[in-house]
Amino acid sequence: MELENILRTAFPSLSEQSLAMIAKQCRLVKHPRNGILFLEGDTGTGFYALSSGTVKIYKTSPAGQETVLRLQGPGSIFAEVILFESGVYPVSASAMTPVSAVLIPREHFLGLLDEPRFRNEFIATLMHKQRYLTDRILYLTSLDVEERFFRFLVEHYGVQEEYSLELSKKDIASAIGTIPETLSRLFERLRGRGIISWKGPVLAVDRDYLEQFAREALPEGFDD
Amino acid sequence: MELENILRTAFPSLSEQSLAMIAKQCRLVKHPRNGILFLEGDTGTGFYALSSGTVKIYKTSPAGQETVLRLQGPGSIFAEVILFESGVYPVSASAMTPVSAVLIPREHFLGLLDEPRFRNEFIATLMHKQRYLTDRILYLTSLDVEERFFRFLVEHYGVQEEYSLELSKKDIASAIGTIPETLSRLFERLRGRGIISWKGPVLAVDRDYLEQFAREALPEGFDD
DNA sequence: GGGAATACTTGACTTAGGTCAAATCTGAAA
DNA sequence: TTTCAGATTTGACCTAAGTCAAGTATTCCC
Repeated sequence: MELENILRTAFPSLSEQSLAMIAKQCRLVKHPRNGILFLEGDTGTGFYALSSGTVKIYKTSPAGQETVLRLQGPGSIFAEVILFESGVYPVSASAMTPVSAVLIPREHFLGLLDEPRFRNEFIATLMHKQRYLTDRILYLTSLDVEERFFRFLVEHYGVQEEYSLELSKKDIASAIGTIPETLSRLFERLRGRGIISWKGPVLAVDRDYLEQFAREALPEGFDD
Repeated sequence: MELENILRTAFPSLSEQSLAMIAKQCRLVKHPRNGILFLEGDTGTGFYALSSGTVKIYKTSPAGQETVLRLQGPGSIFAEVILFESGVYPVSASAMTPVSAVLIPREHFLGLLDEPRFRNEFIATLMHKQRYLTDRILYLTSLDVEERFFRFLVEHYGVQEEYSLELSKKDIASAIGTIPETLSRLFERLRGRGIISWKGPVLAVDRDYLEQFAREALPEGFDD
């Protein structure tokens, strides 16, 4: 069944037996664009494996400003911090596109860590995430908006000539840690320099220029 | 023996048996102030448990700017990412004070994760770190220098009337994500407002003013 | 289609905090 | 003590990017 396939993608090294067992306990959830999966401070009993769509993980500052921590793509898991911490989500998650995901209850999951292969895979995922976050800190604190934008393109879509951005410019702005006005002005400036151009909704980018940002980018399909 | 005690502090729930076993494989390392434990890109075969001193974990941007990710205090472990990733340190670590630490070789450690209690503790540490990093992102991107400074005080020393800062102002500046000039000007401004004053090397802070930053601070002894 | 709500753009303005350079200050080595 | 390097301060200046306020353009619903 579908649910089981989703879990298999998220946890490739989990045994079939455990997979079937845990699948019985899970629930498939769907959210429309802009739907809230959970908010920081909510009490939760499980975490998510994303099947389709893009989920924005973010935190809100005391002053109300929202900071995007990461975007989650299909095949990734998130909110797993809840497994070992207080049971309260420390971040918020909302759907940037229509989303379907599997909600995995906490109690039924912890036992799976007895499987060495699976356990290692799980820990490796955590480590990967930790590295992503440290990179994100550097990204947000020491790159300017232009560089953040191009790296965003490369990280999420790879190096191409043309991009069909399915996210609104507003969402892109927040994903790269800025505001729509600033992004709009950046586009205008880049267009003037002949680096980008719009063919309707499709963005064309000068490949040579883009390439310089492709160096240390993560492989496509933004994470796992 | 000393080495074993350090490990016991870092891994309270590890069995005595495993403790003795792993201790045999470890090595005690010492570094003077400003010594480099390892640099981003170095190949390594183990990770660290800090026994005394303060270690700065940081990354350097392509442009050469250094961003501090976290300060590690006694009892904490770091560079454990190397256990499950490429064997190359993804960050740099240097001693902000004289440091002594235990270097734990990778191969001899992974087996310990078979102990469920220990494994859970280890994963919980990873989760805690992940949360710390997400908080750090918010801290660096949405708080101003003043707020970052006071939160730094509370996070590292708790709420007090007086602080004997053992770090140089230069180091404090980099820990809160700014430069010495800016920190110096902040101090001057706060002194003018009567919020702080210097008694020689000791910093006195208006308690009421400080308290507003104490809300969501982590417990003292900056992490684990 | 008409209109309201969003998304996006544009302009004028502000500002926190960085850069650069020149003094000072201070502690530890000689 | 003298000295020099590093730490700290101070001043002048700059600038990326945010805020606020008006448009203009889309989209979507009735």
